[in-house]
Amino acid sequence: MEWEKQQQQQQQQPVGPPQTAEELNSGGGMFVKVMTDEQMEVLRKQIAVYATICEQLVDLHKSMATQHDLAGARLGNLYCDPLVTAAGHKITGRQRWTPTPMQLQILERIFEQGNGTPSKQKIKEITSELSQHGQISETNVYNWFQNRRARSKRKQQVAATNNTESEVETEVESPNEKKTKPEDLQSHMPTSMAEDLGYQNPEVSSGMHSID
Amino acid sequence: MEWEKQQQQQQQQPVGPPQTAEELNSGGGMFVKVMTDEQMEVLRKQIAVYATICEQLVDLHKSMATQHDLAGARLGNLYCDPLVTAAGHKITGRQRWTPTPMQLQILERIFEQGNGTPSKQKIKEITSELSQHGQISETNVYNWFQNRRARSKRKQQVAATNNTESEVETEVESPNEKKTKPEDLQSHMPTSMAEDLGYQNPEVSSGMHSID
DNA sequence: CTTTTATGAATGAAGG
DNA sequence: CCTTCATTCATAAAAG
Repeated sequence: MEWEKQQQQQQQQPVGPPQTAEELNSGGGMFVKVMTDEQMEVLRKQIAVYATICEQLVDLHKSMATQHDLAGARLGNLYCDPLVTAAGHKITGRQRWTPTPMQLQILERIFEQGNGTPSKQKIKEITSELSQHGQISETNVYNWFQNRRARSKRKQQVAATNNTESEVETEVESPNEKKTKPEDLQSHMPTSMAEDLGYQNPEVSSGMHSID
Repeated sequence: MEWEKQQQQQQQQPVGPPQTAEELNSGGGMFVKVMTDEQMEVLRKQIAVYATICEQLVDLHKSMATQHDLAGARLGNLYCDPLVTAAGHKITGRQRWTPTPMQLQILERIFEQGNGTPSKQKIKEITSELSQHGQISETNVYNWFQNRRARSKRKQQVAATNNTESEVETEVESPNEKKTKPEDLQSHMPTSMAEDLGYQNPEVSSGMHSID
C-alpha cells in the first residue's frame, strides 16, 4: 500500500480515540500512530472490498436459495462504501471543508471576474489570501473552482434546454437532470449478511466493536 | 453489523458531532486520526474477518452452485437495463467504467508492487486478469494507472499542509512548480507505518467455521 | 429526528 | 506524464 510513504506522527492527540488509546498512553509515554486521510482511505477501501464481496455473495446465495434470480433492478447500484457511514466514527476521518461566508464572498468575486482560468499560481495566491479568514488549502480552492465552473455550465445547459425545447425528445447532452425525484430505483438496502447466515463469532465481534 | 449503509440514502450521523469538527476547522487545526497499535491490530482483524467470510462464502457457494454465478459476478457493472426503452429518447445510463471491488484490489496491489511501469504488454496481462472480475478494457487499466500515479504524487506534495508534529522538513521542490508561499506547502519526511494489512490471519480464521 | 438539497471531494477519461 | 473536464459519491446544511 502506499501509506508507506505517508507521514507518521508521534504525539498525544486528544482527538477522538477511544479508551484504548487512553490506556496505552497512561501506560507510559506512548507513541501514537496517526493516520492520514489517504491512509484511511486506502484502508477503508480494502475493507470495503471485502464487505462488498460478502454482500454480493450473500445476495447471490439468497437468490439461489429462494429460487429468485431477477434482481436486475437492485443490482445496478452496487457501490462499495459500506464502511465509512456505517461503523465508521472512529475510523471515519473525512471532514469536509466548508467555506466561511467571507471566503465564499471572495471566491465568488474572483470567479465573477471572468478570469475563468484558475492557474496553479493563482490558486496559491487565493489560498493564501483566504487562509486569513479561516482554514483552507489549495486543494479546497482548486475543487471549488472546478465545481463552480462545472455547475455553472450545467445550469446554462438546463436553462437553454428549457427555452429552446419544450419537448422531452432529443435530449442528448446531459441526460438525467435530477430536478425531479432522484429516487428512482435505488435503495437496495443491504441486509446484514452475518445475521442471515447465522454467523456469529464473539471474539471477532468484540474485536470489531472495540474500534467504535 | 452495520455496513449495510448504502449510497444516496444519506442519514444523519449521530456519532460525529459536526460542531466539534467545525470548531477544529475554524481554529486552524488539522484533522488527525490517531491510531494505536492496538487499534491497528483490531482493524487488521476486521479485514481478516472479511477475508475469511469471503473465503467461506465462496466455498459454500461453490458447493451449492452449479453455474448460477452470473448475478454475483456481474454485479458491479450492470447498467440501466430497465430504463433504456422507457421514454424513447436516449438514456445513457452510465458510460464510464467503474472498477469492481475485486478489480480495484488487484489493481491496487499491482500498483503498490512498485513496478511503476505499466508497459503495453503488462497492461494486456492485467486487463486479461481483471476481465475475469468484470467488464474492462486495456484503456481502462491504462487510465487507472495514470490517474493513480498522478494523484498519489500530488497528494504527496500536499500531504503536510498543517502538520503539528513534523520536525524534520526536507524541502522537496516540485520540478515544474515553484513555491512562493513558504507557509503553504510543506514537505515532510514520510515514514513507513504499516507494511501491509495482509488479511491472512490464521487465528481469526480458525475462529470462523460457524458459517457452515 | 428524518428527508431533501447543496456542495466538497473523488475519479474515469480526454487533451496536450 | 500533467492538466482539465464530466460525472458521481458522500455529507454538511437546510427543510420538514
